[in-house]
Amino acid sequence: MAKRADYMASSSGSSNGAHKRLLQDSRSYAQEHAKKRVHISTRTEYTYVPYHDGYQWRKYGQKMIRGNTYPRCYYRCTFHQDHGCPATKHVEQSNSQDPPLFRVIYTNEHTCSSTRVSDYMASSIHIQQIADASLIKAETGIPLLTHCVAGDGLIKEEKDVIVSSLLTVINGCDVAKSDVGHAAMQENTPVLMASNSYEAIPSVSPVPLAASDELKMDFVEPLESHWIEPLDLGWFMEHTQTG
DNA sequence: TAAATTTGACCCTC
DNA sequence: GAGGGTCAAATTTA
Repeated sequence: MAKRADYMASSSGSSNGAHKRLLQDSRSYAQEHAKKRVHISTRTEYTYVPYHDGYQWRKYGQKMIRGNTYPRCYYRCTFHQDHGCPATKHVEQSNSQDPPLFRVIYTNEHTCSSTRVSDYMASSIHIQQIADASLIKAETGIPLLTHCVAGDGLIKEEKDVIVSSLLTVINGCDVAKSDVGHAAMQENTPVLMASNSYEAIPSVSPVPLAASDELKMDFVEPLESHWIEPLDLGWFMEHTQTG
């Protein structure tokens, strides 16, 4: 990276020969760097609260992606410089509902310490699996109803809603038990929630959600409006305890 | 005044 | 050459 930075800094005032050498250096450095990229883990998540995952992020870029209505925002761990934490994430709004659903792509794991977030990530994967299983169960149980309404597209949207809802509620419960969440509730701090416009996307981590009845109701409505069979919570609880 | 965000430019890959 | 990802100077915010 230092070599690339040198190139960037000196390219404007260099002669043609020096410029070409620096360009070659820069490219060979990039190729060498690419060879060293052995294992990069990525994980995609759908959520209504893309900025609430327990980590501190710093925005380093935003770009309109071809074919997308909304821009993609690029975030890096705040401790990228201090501790060399390689974690990054990309956030993009995936629909225009209210509240909008966001797709979050996490790249690399955090090397800065935070146990609570590890639990959250584990929950995320677990919930994804549960939602998948739940949908298969619902689909085999009422295939005609599900397919007559909206086809396979609905299944995916349904899954997104279920995953996001469970994560939000569970994470809200988790945070509510923590000091931070408790303090936020005591202060009656408003929850930051992005509106339909991408311009409203906050670039800071929002106040943790408290698990309230009102919050849960927000996620019941879209399920009912699509004529989807209510989630089998008894089965969910059993699966969670035994799994 | 330091830290965070914005945004245009640049580099790399396909 | 197009498109995605990143950099870094300028600007904003706390």
